[in-house]
Amino acid sequence: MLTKTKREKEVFFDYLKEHGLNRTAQKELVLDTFLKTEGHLSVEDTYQQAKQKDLSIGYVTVYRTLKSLVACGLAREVDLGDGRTRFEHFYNHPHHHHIICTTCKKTIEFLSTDLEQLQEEIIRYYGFEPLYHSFQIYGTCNDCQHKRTGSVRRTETVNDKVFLRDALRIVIDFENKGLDFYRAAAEHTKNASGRLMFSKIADEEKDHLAVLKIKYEKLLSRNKTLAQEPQFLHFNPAILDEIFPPGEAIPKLINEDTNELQALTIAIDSERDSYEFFQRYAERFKDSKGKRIFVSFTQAEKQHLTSLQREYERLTGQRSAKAP
Amino acid sequence: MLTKTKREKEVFFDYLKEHGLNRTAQKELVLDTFLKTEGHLSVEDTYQQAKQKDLSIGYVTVYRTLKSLVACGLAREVDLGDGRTRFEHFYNHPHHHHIICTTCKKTIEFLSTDLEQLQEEIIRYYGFEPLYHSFQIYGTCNDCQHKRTGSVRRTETVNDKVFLRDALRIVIDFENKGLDFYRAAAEHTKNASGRLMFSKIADEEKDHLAVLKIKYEKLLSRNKTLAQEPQFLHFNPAILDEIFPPGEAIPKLINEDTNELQALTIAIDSERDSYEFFQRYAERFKDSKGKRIFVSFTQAEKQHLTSLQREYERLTGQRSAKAP
DNA sequence: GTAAGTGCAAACGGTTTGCATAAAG
DNA sequence: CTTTATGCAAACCGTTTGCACTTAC
Repeated sequence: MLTKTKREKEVFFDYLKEHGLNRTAQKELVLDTFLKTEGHLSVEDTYQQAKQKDLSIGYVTVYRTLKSLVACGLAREVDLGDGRTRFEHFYNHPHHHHIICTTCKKTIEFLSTDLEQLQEEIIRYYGFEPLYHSFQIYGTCNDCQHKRTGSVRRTETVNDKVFLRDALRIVIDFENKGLDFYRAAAEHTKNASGRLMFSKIADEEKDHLAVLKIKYEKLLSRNKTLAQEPQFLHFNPAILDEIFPPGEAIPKLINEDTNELQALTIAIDSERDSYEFFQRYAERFKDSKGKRIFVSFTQAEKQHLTSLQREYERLTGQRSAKAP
Repeated sequence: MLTKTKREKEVFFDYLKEHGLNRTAQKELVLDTFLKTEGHLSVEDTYQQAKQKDLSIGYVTVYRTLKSLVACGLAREVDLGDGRTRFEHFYNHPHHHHIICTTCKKTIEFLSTDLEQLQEEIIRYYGFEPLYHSFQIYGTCNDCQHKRTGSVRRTETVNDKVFLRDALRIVIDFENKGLDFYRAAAEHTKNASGRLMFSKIADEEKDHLAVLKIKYEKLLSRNKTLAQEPQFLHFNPAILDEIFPPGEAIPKLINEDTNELQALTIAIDSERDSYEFFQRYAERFKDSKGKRIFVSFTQAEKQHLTSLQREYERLTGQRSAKAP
């Protein structure tokens, strides 16, 4: 925990130094209180928590320190519609929106890159220079709809584990879809060399998938509550069918003559699309640990793409600039 | 104006009667003040305006009456981030979101059905029963970016004219795209009867388009400022290419043998898709004058579709249940 | 020692309520 | 003549500031 919040503390203390502000015990206490709580803290919340460690601390000090946390980029003010300003982690935390249960006040954080892109298109249409946007959905959560009052889940801000889990899920979705596609393609390919190429790529996909699944299972088993955490990252699954055509579309792509080079070209196209999807997806995140996770997956996709392109060059015997 | 606000007044007075509340001069004054202003009124704004007609009216009365307007469904409270609650028209006004210029406080209202759909998908994913959602984008408007302080445009809530204009624009976009498609299809069709069918449909499309364009021009010429009003309705233009394949895709659809029946089938498919798009689009609106406008366009599309289907039945000489 | 911080109390600003009086039905 | 509305003042509540005293550097 200490190492995790170390950089945040540095950010704050650097900010103080740069602005000629003093480092005091009260400020450190508020900072610690904020850092150790992964939720949406109001001034009152923070004050109550801080008072348990220092009876003499004042409400105003908490208030002013929280404002400094915003100023130095560690925190972000968020309006959840209950009339009080709440402070949530901002530093290294991905941008997101909130779904708020009006009954039990539980909040779910989520990020949809499609939503982000859409709002960006709209604002660009009007010639606005966007500063920030806020999107809240109010409704009744599943538990409250069924009057299950028992499950009082703490509403936490999303953490890196959830981000990693969701990133893995997305990548696994892609690899699964890819595997299905290459297998089906192999089956439909009459040409022996083409069929071999498809099944070779399917095997690579299977290996990669196995590695990812182990990673995923390890992550879940190390974090017992992680499986229950709501999904944070969203994407439009229609993209999967665009990149890896579903079974019924395969006969249109593949015919008697699909040879190894053509199979490779088809695979390179799909892998390039996947890679570009991940790259675009990652672009939408502010710099954060989550982004770095995602970028690392992007790198893996890139490597696979590159190795297929090498294979293509090897087969055509030329380092052609026209390599697909 | 009187006739326009008549129904709104009825709504309010009915609400009063139903709840055993008295009809007073003050309430009527606040109602009139609200109805005649097509903007985002704060309690203070409304109070100041009302006081010009009745010096003795109290702030609290205004406050309480505005709350009643919300209760009876005429108004909606909206938070534009400046710390005060604003009231905007809700009755017969389409649901929308706000883009707010943080410099000049100008607001632009917009509606994107793609955005609505996306948010609905996300909330359904989490098992939430949505109540309402708020989406604000804060930024710097075009004028303020270029320091053009001169244009102090009143920020009005969107009105039926804008809605009608945007609905017309969308329909015209569709008809234009359709016309292009049928013309290109006619050109590419070698079979004489198929070619004739495509150009017949293109002519129908052209006629319809001409009617719409006249409607559009008339609307703009009757409302001099309408052309400058920002666009309210948005849709993803990619759908156009899906419904009416662009030029380069036409050779895949049409070959030497495309006869009149096949041409008709292709047209019926496209027209059905258009009709369904409009229907889905209209579904996203709350009941409003705008919705009725849109539904009337939908009806026109439906009629065109039906007439094509009749033609199909006539040609095949059967009222087949399998008619496409 | 000087600049900044703290904690109290008090102010602020938008919202809401209590209450005596006025008006509606 | 009962019920509801009005308008004033005052309370509320989260936020913010003024100020005398304290602490950091």
